[in-house]
Amino acid sequence: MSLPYNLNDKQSIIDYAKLLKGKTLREACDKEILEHKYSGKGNFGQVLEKFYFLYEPNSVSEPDFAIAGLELKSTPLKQLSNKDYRSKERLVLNIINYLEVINQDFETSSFYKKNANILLVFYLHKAGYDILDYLIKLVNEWSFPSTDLEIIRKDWEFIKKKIADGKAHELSEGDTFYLGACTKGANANTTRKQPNSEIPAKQRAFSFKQGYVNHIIASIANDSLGNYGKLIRSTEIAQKQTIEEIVISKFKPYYGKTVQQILKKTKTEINTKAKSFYANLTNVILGIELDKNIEEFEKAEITVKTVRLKENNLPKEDLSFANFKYVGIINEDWDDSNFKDILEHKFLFVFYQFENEELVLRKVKFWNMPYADIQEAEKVWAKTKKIVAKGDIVKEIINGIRYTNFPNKSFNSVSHVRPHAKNALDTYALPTKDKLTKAKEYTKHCFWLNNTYVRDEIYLK
DNA sequence: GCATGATCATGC
DNA sequence: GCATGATCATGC
Repeated sequence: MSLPYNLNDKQSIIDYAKLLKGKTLREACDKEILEHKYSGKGNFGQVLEKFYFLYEPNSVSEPDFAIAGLELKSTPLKQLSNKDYRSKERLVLNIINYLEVINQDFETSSFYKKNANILLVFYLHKAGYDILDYLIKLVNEWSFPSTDLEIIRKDWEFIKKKIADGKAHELSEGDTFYLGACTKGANANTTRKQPNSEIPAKQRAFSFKQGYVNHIIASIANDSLGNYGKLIRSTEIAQKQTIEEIVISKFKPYYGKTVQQILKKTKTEINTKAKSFYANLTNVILGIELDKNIEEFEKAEITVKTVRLKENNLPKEDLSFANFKYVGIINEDWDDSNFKDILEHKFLFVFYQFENEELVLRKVKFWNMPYADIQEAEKVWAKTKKIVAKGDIVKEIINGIRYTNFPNKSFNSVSHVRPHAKNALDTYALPTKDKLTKAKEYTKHCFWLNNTYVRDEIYLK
């Protein structure tokens, strides 16, 4: 059977793909073929390959259209309340073959060969809809912008080195900036052999972080995501320095300086009372205009946390994260949990310290949580889930104050659970009535990082 | 001075 | 109204 496009001609493949725009798979595929061959099984990508491009999905390390050197990828979009499109998830690329990757160079690696030129098909995901009825919104080819390629090359090298060091089982998405090593498999127990350790490692794939995919979407759609400032202004800079080195070199001149001195030295006047003061000060030091987001941070999904240390090095407060929903947490597994997702991000810590009532900039540090500590945090999450599921939240009430069974600081060295709410009446629904109080809802709580952990494992290390 | 529960402030 | 960062209050 002849194909509706020319396998030898990249442009003909792209032109054929672009006919998908504004259509669903049901509309775009041949009706007869769909009716006779589509069993209702398979994901969007498989149906797209089989019933639109008319070839059988494969798992070879060559690009899907080998002669044209084009890899086909489809991935879902979500729509924000302001109607803008964003990526619904990370973009999963090829599986990492732990045994082979350690012998490869980036330029000739299976990763680079397969993904150097990608034909992207973005469709709008709608809960409850058949995959055949998702509307295809964007179609275009894409290849690495030269500046991004430098970051991605370093990410790839980092992942390769960790595997070569026998630490494939400790890989985390927070290890890297744009290119992550995300888990991929039928379930969390899908593992494979790694070269320099007997420990089975979770199967992982190279992937673009969700924040990075959003920028791909914007570049394809010719849309702007908003107002961005860049840390890296040229490919030459990206070749010479990492994001980490650039950020640290900008902060370093201000180490040991008070907030007032920094403001004076940078000749900026910003409202020191504003909630966004520290975020603004970070922008000032990095040379980014105040109303702009930092492009590289957004692509890498870096979470910036400002910590104020007391004179004895202990952070003044524990570090809070977003509240969790009681109904949500009991339906999660650790591997798809919100808390794990947060902890696997890369963080930029900005440390200030009180010196005679004044805050002095101490240092900045890029950090992501080591594997062993993520396992510790899992214990806190697991205990919390169990307590909520059993309706076992309140332990006792003394003088009207409710003491809970949630994991406290002495339970775990990494994290604890505490209220995080407007007041006691600011609540989320409970999946099970609380046994002691009979309450159907409870004050909002969140996971916190212990201030002692922040001091010992992040600031002092 | 710390641990834990409770709450505030700001910006969108 | 909510998310997020920040802070307070009390008892040991």
